[in-house]
Amino acid sequence: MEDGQRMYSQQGGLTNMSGNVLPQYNMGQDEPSDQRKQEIGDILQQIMTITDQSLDEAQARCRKHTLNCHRMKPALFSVLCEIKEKTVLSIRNSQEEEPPDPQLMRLDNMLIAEGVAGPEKGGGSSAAANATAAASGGQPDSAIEHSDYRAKLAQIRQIYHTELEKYEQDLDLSDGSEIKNSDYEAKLAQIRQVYQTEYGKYEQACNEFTTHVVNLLREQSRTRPIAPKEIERMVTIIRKKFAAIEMQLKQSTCEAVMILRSRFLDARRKRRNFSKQATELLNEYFYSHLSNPYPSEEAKEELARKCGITVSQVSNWFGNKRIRYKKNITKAQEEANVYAAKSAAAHEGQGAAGYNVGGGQAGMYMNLNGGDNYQSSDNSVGDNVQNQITPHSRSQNGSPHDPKPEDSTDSWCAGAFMQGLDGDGDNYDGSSDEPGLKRPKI
DNA sequence: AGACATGATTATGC
DNA sequence: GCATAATCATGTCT
Repeated sequence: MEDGQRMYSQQGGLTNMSGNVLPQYNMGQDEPSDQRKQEIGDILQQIMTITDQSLDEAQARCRKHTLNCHRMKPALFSVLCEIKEKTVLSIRNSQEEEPPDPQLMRLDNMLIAEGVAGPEKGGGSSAAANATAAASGGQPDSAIEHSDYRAKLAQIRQIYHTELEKYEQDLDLSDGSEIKNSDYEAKLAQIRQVYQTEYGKYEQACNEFTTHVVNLLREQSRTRPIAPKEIERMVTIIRKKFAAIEMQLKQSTCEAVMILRSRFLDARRKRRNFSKQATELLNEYFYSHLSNPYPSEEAKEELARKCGITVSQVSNWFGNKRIRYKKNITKAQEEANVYAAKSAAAHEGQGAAGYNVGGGQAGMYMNLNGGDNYQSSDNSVGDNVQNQITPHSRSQNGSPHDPKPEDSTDSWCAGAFMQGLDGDGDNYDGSSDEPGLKRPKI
């Protein structure tokens, strides 16, 4: 570096990096001998070249030590600081605090709303903080070169990107044709898990890197005019750089959640009719238990298994069936008779083995809306019509919800009375306390 | 295309 | 938490 040589040779003044003369700082006021000039020149030479030297070698340390102990060092150092103070001021002033990125805020809000980045993420961040503290505590004096920073940053990026790929593969919702409730929750939990792991890694990497830089700058500030404010500035610059990665992570997570949500919503919006066989089974159960068409949890499970649908679908089905049966009872009764006939045919000669309708014969007798008798036009099943009122209530079997036990003559369907007696009593056991399948509110 | 059927969701009550 | 009633949204039939 020849600039260093030239600096002191011009009329005893100093030049700054741009070569301007700074005449005020004349160090050698008393007898500026050639030897003294030479000494100053050596020091400046060392100062000017020190940043090009390796900092973490023992040799460099030794040199630094020599330099620091030099009697002229403090004076020269203060000069450097003063020059820097003047030249850097404008830069510093331009570094205003920026408001938080609105997009990042949006992403944060969404992640919190989806429960992915809950407020209780303390585990991850504190772990990261601990790790950082450990890392920085372990090697407080370590200083790595500029190229090392780049290498490390590149490495962090690399790790991040490979992790991101893994993450996206794991969360691949490709075949998403049919997502069940449990799948949705599992996937969401998975997203949360991955996000928090990644965020922890990110925080750790960021903190570690920042600590390294701060340590290095502190170390260098002993020989270079680096003000604490500049270190702060550097930290914010690093944070900004890392913020891009943070944004990417959050964005990917949000996308994953959105995809999951839309897939799930599609899946549940899409109504697929149950198979004919399933409907048949459900109807059989319904009409055979017409006196009390409230299957127990066990019965629902059984039906769900047989029909290849979920328990909540069975519940939906029965809910719909009951209400629609009541609404259109005439038609429903015809249907009932059809099923009763089927039952009769299927269990011919076996008495009431199959259905819980009275007598094993097609015995659905209903009183419509307080007296309108329905008599099936189908003789094969409707020849036993009576206006029999059968007080069969679910209160007898302890079912938790007894819909309408208004009086002893009532049934589940006010006004529609049937004779369907529970012959074998297998339909209500009252042990239906299992928590129902709840789908997530979306 | 429109009507009807049907599974799912929502609001409300107990 | 379940049942009901109303309603939505889609499937299916004509």
